[in-house]
Amino acid sequence: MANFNLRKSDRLKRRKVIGAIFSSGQGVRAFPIQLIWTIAERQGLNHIQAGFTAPRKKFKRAVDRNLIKRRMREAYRLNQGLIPEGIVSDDKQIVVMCIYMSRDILAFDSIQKGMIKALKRLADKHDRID
RNA sequence: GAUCACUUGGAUCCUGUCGCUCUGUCACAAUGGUGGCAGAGAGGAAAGUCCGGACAACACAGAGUACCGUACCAUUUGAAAAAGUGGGGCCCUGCGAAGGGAACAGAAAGUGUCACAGAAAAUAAACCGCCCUGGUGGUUUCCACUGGGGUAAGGGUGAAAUCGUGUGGUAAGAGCGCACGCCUUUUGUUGGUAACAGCAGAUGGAGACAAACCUUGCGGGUUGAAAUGCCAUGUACAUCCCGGCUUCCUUUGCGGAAUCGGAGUUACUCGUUCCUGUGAUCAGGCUUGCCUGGUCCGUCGGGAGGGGUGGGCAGAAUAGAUAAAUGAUGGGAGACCUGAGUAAUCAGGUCAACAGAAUCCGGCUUAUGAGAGAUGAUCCAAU
RNA sequence: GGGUCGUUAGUUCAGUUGGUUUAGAAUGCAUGCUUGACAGGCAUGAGGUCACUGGUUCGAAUCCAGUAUGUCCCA
Repeated sequence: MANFNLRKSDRLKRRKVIGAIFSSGQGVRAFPIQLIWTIAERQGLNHIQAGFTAPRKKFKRAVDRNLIKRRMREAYRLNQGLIPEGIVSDDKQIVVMCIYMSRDILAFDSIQKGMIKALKRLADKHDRID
């Protein structure tokens, strides 16, 4: 049974790790989502930590950014089982930052479609690298 | 009745499933986790940060200056800012009744500015004109030119021209005098709690601008949760530069004093408070135990450039985090829209706009959909 | 969270303190001359709601208030 929880410890919070992702991470794109990911020392129990962001340059209102982040988080929560647990060793974890690329506020369905596509590509690419 | 503008109030409710943040509790685990149960979980503006507080840190005998803010009266609410009600004067519209407006101390303390035009723009002033008068010429009761003087009635300029009308007066004129009126200051008096208004007397006739400087009254200690306190981690009590280490008394005790020096008083001054004020060595001087100068050490104050950390807790809240919690998807009620229908009703759709707490309160300002109410404008219909 | 400063031609800036005079400079743009042609040079010209709204004033880019938007600073 897939895990549908998305708790505080499963979310990306440490400023240093986020900085490392943006400086040395690899990218996967599937409109309207762009994933940037890298491998780091394990912080929580889960094998993957994710963060969500919407650029301020495209959405000036805090309300709009919050809504987009909530919808992306919901899409990730329902589909996080696409990244299997044994993909990394026990002392490592995958850290992912989800960036919203579109200029419009899209409905939940299209965001979820993009999220599924992006997560599949991420798992696929990681297999090949290993 | 429709549309538009403006304004008031208004900001949907119940519930299922999968999830989120926090709190309490129980069980399993064992520093952190998992699960069950119960409870709480965004706004009228949470926004702008324009005000006022709470709270915190630093400072604090006191006085003055500067700086900043503020400015009709009464009353109610309030901790204060501010808001409400009523009133006064001012400005605008209107014949008036009345309606509307604002940021309402002082231009008669002083300084400054007032382009262009105009003679003159502020201790007034003589361009045309008016009047008196000297001279010259002519076609000689008059006219022309020219010199001196008087004059602010009239003209024209301007945003604005130094009280208005009448009358006396005069060569012509003039608040120069007088009458009425307007206004300033001031005294008395009447009404009013007061701002203020009326009346009487005296005094005078003064341009505008204080959202120019400024003056007067009143108020303000400074800085703000990135404040502040604690724990942990880490590093270099290192380096360089500038300045100070005075005088007097003395019972000789590293004692006392100062109008010397330094620090604080967080913009400045006075005042007040507090603090420090050595030793070694070399050279010179003489009054022979003191003075002057240099170097080194020490100490006090100020600064420069480096090195390191950049985690957590409190501040912090019966909403409450720190890349920051409310989302997704159903059902029902209610409201509205569209279509069908004479109607009951049926089908479909939407639940919007502005917008997301970050220490907390009270105001102000700005943004704002549907439906409802008030006011105004236009159009249509009827009378 | 708190504070400071700005907004003027396509661009970068003067002018604002201390109100009235033509809103000016550089660069860019257009046209012409110069060249066989280009670059460069020379000459001429166009281009401005002085961010927006309201107020004070005879008069506002300038003073005052509000709004919008941007820059910088503070641990």
